[in-house]
Amino acid sequence: MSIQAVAAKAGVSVATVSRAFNFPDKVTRSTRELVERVARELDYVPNASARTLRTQRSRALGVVLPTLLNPTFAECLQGIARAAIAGGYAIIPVTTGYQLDEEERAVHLLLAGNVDGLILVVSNPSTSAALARLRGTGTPYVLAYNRHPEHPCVTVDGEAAVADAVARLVLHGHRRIAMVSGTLAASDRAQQRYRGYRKGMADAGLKAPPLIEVPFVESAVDALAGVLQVPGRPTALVCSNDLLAIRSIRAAHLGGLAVPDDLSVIGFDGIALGEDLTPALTTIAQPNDDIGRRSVELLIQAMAGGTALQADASLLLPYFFRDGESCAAARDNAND
Amino acid sequence: MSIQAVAAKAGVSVATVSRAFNFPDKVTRSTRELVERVARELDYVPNASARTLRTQRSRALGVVLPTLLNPTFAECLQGIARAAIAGGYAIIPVTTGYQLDEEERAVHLLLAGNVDGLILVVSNPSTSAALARLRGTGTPYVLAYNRHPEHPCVTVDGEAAVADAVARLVLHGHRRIAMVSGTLAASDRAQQRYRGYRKGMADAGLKAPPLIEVPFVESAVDALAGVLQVPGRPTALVCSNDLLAIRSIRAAHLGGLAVPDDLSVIGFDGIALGEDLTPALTTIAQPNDDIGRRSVELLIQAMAGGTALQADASLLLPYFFRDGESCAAARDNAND
DNA sequence: CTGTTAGCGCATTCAT
DNA sequence: ATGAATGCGCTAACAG
Repeated sequence: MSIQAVAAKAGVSVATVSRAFNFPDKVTRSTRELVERVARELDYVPNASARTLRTQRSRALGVVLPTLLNPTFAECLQGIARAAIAGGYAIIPVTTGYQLDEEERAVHLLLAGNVDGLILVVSNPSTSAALARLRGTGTPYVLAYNRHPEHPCVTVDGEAAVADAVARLVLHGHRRIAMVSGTLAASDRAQQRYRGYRKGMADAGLKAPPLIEVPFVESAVDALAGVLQVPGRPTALVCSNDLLAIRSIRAAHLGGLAVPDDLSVIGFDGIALGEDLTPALTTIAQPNDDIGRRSVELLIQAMAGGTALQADASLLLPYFFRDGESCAAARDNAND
Repeated sequence: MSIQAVAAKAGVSVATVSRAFNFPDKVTRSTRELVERVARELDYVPNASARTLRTQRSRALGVVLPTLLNPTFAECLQGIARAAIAGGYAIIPVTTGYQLDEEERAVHLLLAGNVDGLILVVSNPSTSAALARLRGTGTPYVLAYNRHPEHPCVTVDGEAAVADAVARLVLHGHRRIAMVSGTLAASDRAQQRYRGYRKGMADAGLKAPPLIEVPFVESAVDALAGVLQVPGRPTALVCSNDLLAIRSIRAAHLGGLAVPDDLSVIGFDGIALGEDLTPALTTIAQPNDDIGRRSVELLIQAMAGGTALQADASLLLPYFFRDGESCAAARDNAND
């Protein structure tokens, strides 16, 4: 079903059909209605590939994400999708599973697909080969969640946020505060958050115990069990993301510790599900939806201006401390 | 960067470049290597739109899902993605937010995008206008999670599964078993599961209390609070999905009921997160990943054969009862 | 306001 | 084994 067929049946030229669709006011009202009617009768759908080939723009944005199994990114994608539709763009999401070679493959795929722009969450902007390649092509892009002085980024100040969280815990009487994180090397976010943790501890004049690094989420519960059993165990855990926080709570439970009575747990991300849990998750909430939305808006705006997005267009969005039930004041006798 | 440029720089014809990429053995070893080298130097990426236009196939599959905020569908999409890549296909996921007009829009968008096939989760196959339209086009498709005698579907027997779950609860001494569901009208899955609940109750000779229908997840906790406070309240809740189960547990907690001591809760879906919760969620686990994978395999196989997928190709995958901690035997004195 | 036509980048005949 | 030429469906000049 091509434009040709519609033109033939309507008794007009293909150019007229094209105009009727793309510039409705450049054709007579009657012609437009005729074309629309015929098109509907024929179930005509304009061919996106042909249009893209001809116009050299796809009106599609590529989105590169680590995974959709973490609700953080699912929520962000939701925001991206909404904003993209509003701006007349389709989106093509691709997940990388936190793997560098998948990042490259994703960028390659999307570039071949003629996307007009890219939104990506990379593991580390400084070392991402995919990002370097992308930059070379001149295709507009923006990073979400990442933070780097040489790239346009939309994120929150993760370092300040975690320092903040530590300060709150200290205010609640906690002294033995540990941090739980995924592999540091795998993500610049994790690194920032860890820096914030150390800063928060230093500011409070506390000695920071070693980072509890959990390489595989599957083993998180086991890994934590050990740490929570020793004498002088932490009374509070700052987790680098909400999924880790949820698993920390489980580990505590399995170890016979009640949350928050025996152990306070604070997460990072602000996934919606956290509010429905018992105990409701205390967390540093990022505006995941907004991070997506603003990324798209930045990108679309830049593409309209024809200018590639610069690093100084970066946005630092506010984060919020979401009070839940997984944190409480330290008990005086928390020396068990 | 087009095939022309590569041909020119390599001193061969465009046809040769094309062959070097698509039929490496139809070209001399030396020319192939030459072309590959030049292409790499020029950062040449074949243009997907042009290829699609020319070949009339995109090697892309459209995926229509209600939402990615429910991990069930995120997990399924993961399976779809893996299988699609393995089969040499890209995927284009689109979410509908459970809205019928969005279903239509999504199908329209994907058809315009020249997808070679579609995997969709619709609200109700019997009433879906999008599905009717799609069928008319002759584009191969398969439904996931839905179940309908006239369409190719990949899902589990939700009715039997819930009947099963009820039987287990009865075996544990429960008599006052209620079901919690989203809007029945909005999903054929919810309807099937509700049928299974009634069957299970009838088989046990029990009277089924009215369905606890929760139109908006946001109000689930409030809606449940009422039901759980009345005398003769249920001692067990069968929930139509895991997210509802999680909220039911929270509602119980807020109402002063302990799970599973005062109230047993069983979910449906088998989201991975359920295993990390405290109490770990007891649930009827669907093989979400497999539902996605098998859907893709069915589709690809049909497309290879050139035959449109028939309803009799439908797959009914096994479900599993995943034992957690949110269910326990009914207490004798559960009459509070 | 409408029609004619060229060409986007590629795969694929048909020659050689 | 390689090259020349055609057309996929569409939009954007240009002409009328």
